[in-house]
Amino acid sequence: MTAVLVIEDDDRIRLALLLALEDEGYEAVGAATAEEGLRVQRRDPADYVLVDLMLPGLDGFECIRHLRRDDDVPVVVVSARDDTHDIVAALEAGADDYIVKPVAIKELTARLRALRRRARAGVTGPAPEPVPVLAFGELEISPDGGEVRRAGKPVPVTRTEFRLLCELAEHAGRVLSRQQLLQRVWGYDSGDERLVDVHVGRLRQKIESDPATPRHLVTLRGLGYKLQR
Amino acid sequence: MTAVLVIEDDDRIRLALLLALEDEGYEAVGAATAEEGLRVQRRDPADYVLVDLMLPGLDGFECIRHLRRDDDVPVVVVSARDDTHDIVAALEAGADDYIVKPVAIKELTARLRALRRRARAGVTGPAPEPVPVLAFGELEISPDGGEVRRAGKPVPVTRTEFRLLCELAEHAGRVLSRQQLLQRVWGYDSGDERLVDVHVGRLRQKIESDPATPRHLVTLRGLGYKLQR
DNA sequence: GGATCTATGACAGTTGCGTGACAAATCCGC
DNA sequence: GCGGATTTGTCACGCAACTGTCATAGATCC
Repeated sequence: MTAVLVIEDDDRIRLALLLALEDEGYEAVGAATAEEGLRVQRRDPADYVLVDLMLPGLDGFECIRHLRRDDDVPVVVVSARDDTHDIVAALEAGADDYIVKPVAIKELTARLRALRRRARAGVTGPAPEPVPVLAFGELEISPDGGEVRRAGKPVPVTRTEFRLLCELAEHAGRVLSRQQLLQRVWGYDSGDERLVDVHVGRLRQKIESDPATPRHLVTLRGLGYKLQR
Repeated sequence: MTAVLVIEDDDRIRLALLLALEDEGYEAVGAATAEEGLRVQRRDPADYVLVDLMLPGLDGFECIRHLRRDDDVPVVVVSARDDTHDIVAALEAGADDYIVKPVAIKELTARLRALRRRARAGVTGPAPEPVPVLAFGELEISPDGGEVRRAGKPVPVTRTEFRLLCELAEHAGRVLSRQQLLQRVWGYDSGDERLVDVHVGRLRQKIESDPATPRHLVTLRGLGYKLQR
């Protein structure tokens, strides 16, 4: 598994990044200060380091120089400051990329992948690209991998079921009306809403341990369906 | 001297970039279309390529794919569009970095330098390229060596089969649609998807111990194919 | 208890996929 | 060049799986 170290003092941002990265299939570790981050990286090196510029104590630039001194790990700066001077200074200090907050997680992972292609001929060879997984209790959905697992076991779902499930998973916790699902999964602007029922039913047979009393894929009478943890 | 090729259709912007790069000590060459840029790069390869996304004729994404196909030159996208989708698409197509216009020349050169640190052999001369071997159970694929082995024994695969297998291996665990495979293996933008089926079938005959129930090269009905461990 | 909404089983039409056959294109040793 | 072997792309067929519709039964609300 590909590991990412996130050095960021703002708890909320750090947590958000960690969760998002884990959803994308990375193993993510956090550190609130440069000192802590360097210690973590020395003890248990990650494959990538994300670092904020404004940190208490040792700042981001210094942190990058230290990382560079004893390691060749790719470093991406994640900063709120969109300023040429900072960008140039960070890159000169040894960073490989610079992203301005707020971060689009898709962009971040795309940049990590681009970096991986360019990563120096490592001793370990190229790490395989992680496959993002969305988890709902014992249920795992990997939109990119095209598969669904329950308690680790693959569940055979059809294409429509899969699309339906992904759509629900993408909006986890929110209700989606039958109309919305028809629109997004089938591309129908109008149509028989019973169609959705039927497919939801079939899906429940496969992913719920007791289809009669669904725990994840629940009905909101009069509103639609939602997927929850 | 370090040479940079700038592919940009807007004369003013291209000229400004060329002049600025020359001021910074680069040797800069311009091209107004993707086609011209590709021709120039083939005849007289630059060390870096800057490319705009919106180009007449062949667009930036296609241009990047072509560059990637026959070269390993670092590519930086310079675009007016600051949109996550574009950024992700460009990086996926093979770009190494993405800068939003208007460009600060200092940032651009800093990013080029950062890229040079990471650049593979080519700029600095031929480095001993490690031959990465991708393993899938008893299956071994060495993309550089052009070899496939099953349980240590070499398997004779044809060129197309090999490229297909590499493409799948590179995105191990992810579904690739027939369209994507046609695009990436054959370079077709459209075509008969059954072609993929046939080659997958032939490949299975060779690499699967029981081709009837594939364990690695699996079909995801309605989605495509994927290679797994 | 009636009205409304939802679940589910059955069924026929459709689609998707694997396969073998075949011709064109390409490779290769001579 | 040349002829045979290999590789490649196209096609048609048949099976298996999937999809959408409908009717009916059940659940929930008021």
